[in-house]
Amino acid sequence: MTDRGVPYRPPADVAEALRIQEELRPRVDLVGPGPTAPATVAGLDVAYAESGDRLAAAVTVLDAATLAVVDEAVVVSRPAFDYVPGLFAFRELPALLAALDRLTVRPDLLICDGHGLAHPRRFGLACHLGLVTGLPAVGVGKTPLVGVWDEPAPQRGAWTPPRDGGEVVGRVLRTRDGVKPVFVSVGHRMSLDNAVDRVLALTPRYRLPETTRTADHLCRRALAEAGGRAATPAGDGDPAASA
DNA sequence: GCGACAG
DNA sequence: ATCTTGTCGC
Repeated sequence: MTDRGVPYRPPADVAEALRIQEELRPRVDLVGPGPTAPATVAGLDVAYAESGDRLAAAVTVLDAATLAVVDEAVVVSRPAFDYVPGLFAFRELPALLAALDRLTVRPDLLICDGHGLAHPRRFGLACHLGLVTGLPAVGVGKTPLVGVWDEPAPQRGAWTPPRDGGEVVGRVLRTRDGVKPVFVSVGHRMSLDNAVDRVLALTPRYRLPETTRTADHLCRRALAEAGGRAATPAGDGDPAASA
């Protein structure tokens, strides 16, 4: 699932992580437009143990029409990098990629728990994940990272453009009437319009996409069941061994 | 210089 | 991310 894009390179330090982002940023496909009727859509999320030394990364694949889960995978591992705003992807990517490799179907679209272009260097988790998998990807953040915007109208579907350094980096989108908006941005091989349409199709009932919700449930469950035991054997090694 | 800062 | 008590609403 992860062998059709650019190879993932684990950074040794912050300086290298910044170099990798600057190097990969130009390779993001900003045109898309991406699938308007995907057969399957994947959600990715990570849960952490309170000690902070362990995490569970989950991927769930949903039938885009029925929103039923048709495949899923979860990996228990360790954070691969310290948490640094803007370098967040390096923390979770190795475990997420390991989970993706355990899927039996290759999804048509990735819905990431974090931002895509709405990032200081226009290369958030969704861009990185899209590039490494070669799959269309969308970022859906629950809280902002960059940008200024006006409050969207209270109705589902209402949106305003968040601007950072003069450019529009995504959309502040109301997915349900009267709830806090989410922050949608392009990850890879998707247009912003299509990204918003796909997110609205995935939010028939709750604020967050069903993909994110099912993945969230799965990784929390896996973390609880992992208890105090060892990390998931990850085929060719511990996904966190890179940090 | 100070504060803010995806998860 | 995770920890938290209560509260409002379906």
